[in-house]
Amino acid sequence: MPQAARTAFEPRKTPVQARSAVTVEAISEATIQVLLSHGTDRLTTTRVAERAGVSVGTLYQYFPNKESLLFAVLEDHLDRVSAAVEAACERALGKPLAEMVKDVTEAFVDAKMRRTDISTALYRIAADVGGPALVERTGQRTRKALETMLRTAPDAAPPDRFAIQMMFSAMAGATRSVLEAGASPSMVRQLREHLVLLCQSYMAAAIGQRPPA
Amino acid sequence: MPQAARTAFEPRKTPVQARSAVTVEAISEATIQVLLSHGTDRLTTTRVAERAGVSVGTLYQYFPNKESLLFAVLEDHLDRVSAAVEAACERALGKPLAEMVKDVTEAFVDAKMRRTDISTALYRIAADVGGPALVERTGQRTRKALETMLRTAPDAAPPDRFAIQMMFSAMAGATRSVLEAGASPSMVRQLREHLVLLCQSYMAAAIGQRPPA
Amino acid sequence: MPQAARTAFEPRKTPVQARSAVTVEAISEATIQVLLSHGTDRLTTTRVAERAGVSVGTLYQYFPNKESLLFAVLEDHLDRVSAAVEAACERALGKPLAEMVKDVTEAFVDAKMRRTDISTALYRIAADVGGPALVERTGQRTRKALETMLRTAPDAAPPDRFAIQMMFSAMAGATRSVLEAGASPSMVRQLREHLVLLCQSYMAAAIGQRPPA
Amino acid sequence: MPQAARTAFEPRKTPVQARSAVTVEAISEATIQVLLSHGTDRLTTTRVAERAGVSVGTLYQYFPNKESLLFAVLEDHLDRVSAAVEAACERALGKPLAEMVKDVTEAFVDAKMRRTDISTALYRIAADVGGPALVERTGQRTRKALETMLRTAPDAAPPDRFAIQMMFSAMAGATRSVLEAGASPSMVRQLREHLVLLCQSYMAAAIGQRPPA
DNA sequence: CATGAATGAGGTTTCATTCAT
DNA sequence: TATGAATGAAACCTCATTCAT
Repeated sequence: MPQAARTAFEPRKTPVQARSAVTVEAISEATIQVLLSHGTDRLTTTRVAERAGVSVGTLYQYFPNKESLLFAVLEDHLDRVSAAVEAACERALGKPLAEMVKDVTEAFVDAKMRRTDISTALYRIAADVGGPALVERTGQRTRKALETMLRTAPDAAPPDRFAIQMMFSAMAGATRSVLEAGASPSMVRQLREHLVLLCQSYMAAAIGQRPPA
Repeated sequence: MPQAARTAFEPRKTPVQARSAVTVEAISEATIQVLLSHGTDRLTTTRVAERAGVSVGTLYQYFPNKESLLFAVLEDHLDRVSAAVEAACERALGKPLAEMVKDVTEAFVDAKMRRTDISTALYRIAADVGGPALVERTGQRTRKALETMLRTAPDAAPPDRFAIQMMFSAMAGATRSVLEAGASPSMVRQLREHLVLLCQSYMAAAIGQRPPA
Repeated sequence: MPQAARTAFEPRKTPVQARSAVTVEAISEATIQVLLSHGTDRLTTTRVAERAGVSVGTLYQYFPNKESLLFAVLEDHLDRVSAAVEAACERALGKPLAEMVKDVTEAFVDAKMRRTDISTALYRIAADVGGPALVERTGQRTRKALETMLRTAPDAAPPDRFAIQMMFSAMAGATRSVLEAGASPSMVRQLREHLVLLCQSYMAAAIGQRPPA
Repeated sequence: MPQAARTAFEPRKTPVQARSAVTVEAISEATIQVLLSHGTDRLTTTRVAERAGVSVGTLYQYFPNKESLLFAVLEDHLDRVSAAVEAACERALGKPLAEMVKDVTEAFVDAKMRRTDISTALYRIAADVGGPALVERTGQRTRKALETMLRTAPDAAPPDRFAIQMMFSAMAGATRSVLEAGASPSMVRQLREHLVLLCQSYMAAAIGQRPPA
């Protein structure tokens, strides 16, 4: 999104009718599939529509343009992951630091790994079409939830923002690495464990010492 | 790059002559600039050539197709970063674990930040055109160097591969996050410090206890 | 309309019922509005229906296709103007030449200016969709009325057809010029006066001398 | 041109090379032909290119979009006609009013009739794509030339602007009428004569009486 | 009768790549 | 070797029209 003002990324019509909802879902799913099987620049609206079993015209009735389609799919995914982490944050309020970090980290990994195909596919578009902005926006929400949670840790100093950004981006980076390497079950298992360790030890070092009152 | 056989990504001719080298360099630089100012899908060979001050025809004499151009630029960057880290590894052989990690982490950050524009621009293409494969290939080289180095740490157990992957991908993720947030000098400074802390604490936790001989 | 056989330009059903008439009227009016606000090639059947407050389906129940819609609107307008001029002709039978011309010219200008928006909008489609043919057909009717009238002028020779065509097309041209320039009230006033003068002097010169009996 | 700001109507590159000039000319000519044989909305850029014997890509190298193509063709025609009238104006400086009007009127008719196909074809697009604005702009130029000329008539009062607009638009209307009726040689002959008469008698009536000094 | 979702042919435009100069 | 005009496949997107509800 370098120069042009991005507008009209929103879906064109809210799918109120049942059939519409199905159609929109099919299109989103088809987008993932085409992304994975054809790559970013072989992703054409025609191909997506074809794969979704609808006509191009129908696709354009729900998404004003190609970008909005990719944007919507990306947003959906990020929202889902973000929601999972936020929910974990809420549940972990007041727990000891190490436990908090464990819960949240595992929630993140699990959310990302629920549909490895989607997660992998979306890396291909996250760098375009306002992706970075969207990632940043969602990330901010998540980091805010993390901060709120961490403030309630009985055994930790109030966290500074940068530490949280570090932890979260490290989580994202490590997870991405595993996903792009194929995300075999055994790797995912190792990721879960090591990532918890990584975050715990970093957090302990960064904010673990509650200053004497 | 799932389906298509990747061939002929190599530059067409090795720039033995001085003028050629200058031209290739100009084209590479122009690619970065266009990437930043126009975005991925506004990057056209004509525009790159124009910006580089040469004709399209000339561009095609050094790069067989558009993909090879992007690939070359990405490869160049990754090689440079990898070389910097490998050099740091070599220099840190035999040092204590914490020192090793510090040197290497800082070398990585510094290499990435030497040209923030390039680093940022390349995220846009790293997900396409065989990017992940290239990233993986280069990453492997770097991890091998890290492993070799870590084996010589007097105060650490032999590292397992996964821990190294974790550390390296966390470094990459955190750095990316800062770059995409604008990479202001103060953020970069914080990144350097926190990333050292993050890697040190993780490594200490993961392999820091040298087992009694 | 050179090559395609024009068929089915007529409205699909005669609006016998009151509701139908209202609907048809709304659609016609909407067509004008869309024509003015969006231009010829942004005029879509959907947009017209939307503006008329009906669904596309309904539109297609009264007009078999887009062309017939434009055609009907144009025909309606031309008929109205033609009827006004013909009425003036009838009222002027037997009057002196100058008076005849005055009455008729003013009737024409007034008819055209009653809805400047419509008159202006229709210039945009009059050149397409069988427009010229329709204009010619209606013009013929008007010219016949003019001829019949002029034959009853006590102070003029029998008019030749070409002179009548000249006068009428000059009237049309001058009026169009004013309409496309915005048709401000003061311009319209001037147009009325000058056009009378123009037609009177031309007619006097062309057929004003009644040959000695 | 209702709502959008019209920019970039200018041809994309000035045809400096000989071959380019030929290509541009071929495209313009093809536009006319397609306009006549297929009508306004069957005029597609592909068809024009095909008819011109070039590829679409080539067309788009000289015209940034379809509108600019139509605009250029229209402008070219209007400029040609305007130039002819202006030249006649210059030659008629200082002559008596009737002679002036005769010369100018005939120059206009002749210019319009030199290529009846072009004149006819262009009526189809003159109402779109900024046509009215262009017509107005060119008309203004012509009217200025007429005014300058008329001021030098020894036997006429200084003309008022509106009278000139009337005369010019009447000329245009009458000529259009003949062109759209087929413009047979005999009709054209009659047009020349009658139009001279019409303009002369109107002008004599409107400004013919030089006020006593 | 009215609705408006679905269709898909077809239009405009771009851009990677070639090749004659 | 360098150039850049020409190519044309293919992408995005619109919109007239139909028909199941």
